[in-house]
Parts: sequence; C-alpha cells; structure tokens
Amino acid sequence: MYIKLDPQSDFPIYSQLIHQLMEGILKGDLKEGDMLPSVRSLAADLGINMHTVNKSYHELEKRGIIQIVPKSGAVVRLQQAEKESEHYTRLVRELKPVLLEAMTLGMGKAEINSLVELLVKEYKEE
Amino acid sequence: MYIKLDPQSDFPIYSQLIHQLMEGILKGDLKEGDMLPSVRSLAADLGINMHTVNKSYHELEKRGIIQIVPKSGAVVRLQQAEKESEHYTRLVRELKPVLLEAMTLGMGKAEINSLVELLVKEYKEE
DNA sequence: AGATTTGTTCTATATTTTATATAACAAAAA
DNA sequence: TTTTTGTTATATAAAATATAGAACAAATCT
Repeated sequence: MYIKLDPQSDFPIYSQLIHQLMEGILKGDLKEGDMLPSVRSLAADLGINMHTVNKSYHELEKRGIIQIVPKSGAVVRLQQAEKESEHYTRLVRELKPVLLEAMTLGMGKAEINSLVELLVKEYKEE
Repeated sequence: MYIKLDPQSDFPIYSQLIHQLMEGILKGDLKEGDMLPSVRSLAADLGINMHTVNKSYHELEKRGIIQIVPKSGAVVRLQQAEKESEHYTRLVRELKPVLLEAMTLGMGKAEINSLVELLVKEYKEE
C-alpha cells in the first residue's frame, strides 16, 4: 500500500498519515482485522519519526477506526458510529465549518450534495 | 450580532472567528455590502488581540467572502465559487478528510447526505 | 482644518503544536 | 533466547498561535 506525504502541506504529517490510512481502509487495501505495520517499520519506510506514526495510530484509535493492543500492534477494527457517540459528535464538529465555507461560497444544498456524492465515489462505490 | 469564542476549543481563535462570521453571513446578520467592525473595535469587544482579528479578516478575504479596502475597512463581498477556482479547490481539499472520516465510521452516501442536509438547514432554509 | 480612526507594518515575547532524536523498559513474538 | 513490540521519558528545534506596543499614512469624522 502506497502512502504519500507532503511536508509542504497545510495538514501536519500525522494528519496526512491518518487520511492516507483511512483511504487505504476504504479502498480495501486494509481490511477489518488486518494488522497495521509497526510504528518503527512504517516510520522507517516513510522517512519520518516513530512518534509521529504513533501519534497517528492513537488518533485513529480515538476515532474508533483501529484498535491498539499494548506491546503487540494495531488492528483495523471499524466501529459503527452511533448518533450521539463521541465519534459522531466529533465528525459533526469537523463537518460544520466546511459546510459553512461551502455555503458562503454560494453553494446550495443540491450542489453540496452532488459534490459529496462525487467525492464519496472516489473511495467507495455502493 | 453575538460572537462566542472558546479558548479551550481544538480550533484556534482566529478560525473560530472565521466560522462565527460565516455563520453571521448565512443567518443574515451580515449582508452583502455590510461593513465589518474595525479590527480594533471587534478585538476590544471580544477581548482578544487586534492582530488575531486581522488574521481572520485576511483569511476571509483569501476565501472570497469579504473584501478589505486598505485604510478603510472590510466589506462583505460574496463571490460565486466557480469549479476549478482556488476557492472551490480549497473547499474540496478540506472536505475530503472529513468525508473519509465519515465513511470509515460506517456512514454511507445516503447517511452522509442526510447529515449534510440537516446541518445545512441550521443555517439556511431553501 | 484638525482630530480621530483606519488598516498596515514592525519588533518582541510567550505558549502551544508539531516533529525529531535517543534511550530505556517490560511484554510479546519469533 | 533473541528480536521486535508499544510505552515512557527527556531533550531539542521549528512552526503556528496569540498577545503587546509602537509608528505610519490614508481615510473618515467633526
């Protein structure tokens, strides 16, 4: 699975890594139950620090996407996000400002929905 | 127009201010052509630094939402975001990771769309 | 015209976040 | 048993965030 990081991006490295790993899951490169590479080996592969990878993994765990087994490794464990769950709440908190921006740029409900559909399709066809 | 800032938020103050001002525009508190308060007066009202407000204003200008007239003030000037415009491109870049998160949380196209509709309605009924 | 307010620019400082670097530890895995 | 694992700790550096104060010229107000 290929991971691309851009040091010049607005997003910090650990965020980019989170995004790439989520992409990998959605594309099927990583499936439920799969082990993620160890923080040391992935850091070496990507040419970044171990702690940066570690931060990404723990953030993914906080988001309910992987499970970290102490002294062992990280496993893909997708959780269903119930409404009112902390995962769902955080998602809404992150989604709001982006929608605000879309609306101030003149996009309506229909336009936003078609954009969302377009982007969703890039990762998963249903 | 009431503006609420949370120093403990994950979002920096200047980002929160950007969001609140966008909300004000969408709710109709600020209309096309309206002047924004001066950076000094708004900073004083909110109990934050002048330069922080200034940063928010310039970011809003970069996003095509207001126009800053040198030595005069800031005016609401909503631009239509054409596809392929830098505004549209940035929006997509910000929207992608949020959608990735939604999908890894198990949400499908329909679920995401209904959430988007729900949030959009909070600001603007069409 | 004169006084005030405006955004702008500059320097300075402090805190937080991000990223890297080393080292050591105990538990798990090979 | 040797290696690898995540964890924890300390340390450093750079960037982002936020505040502070001062000075300037243009715009606005009285």
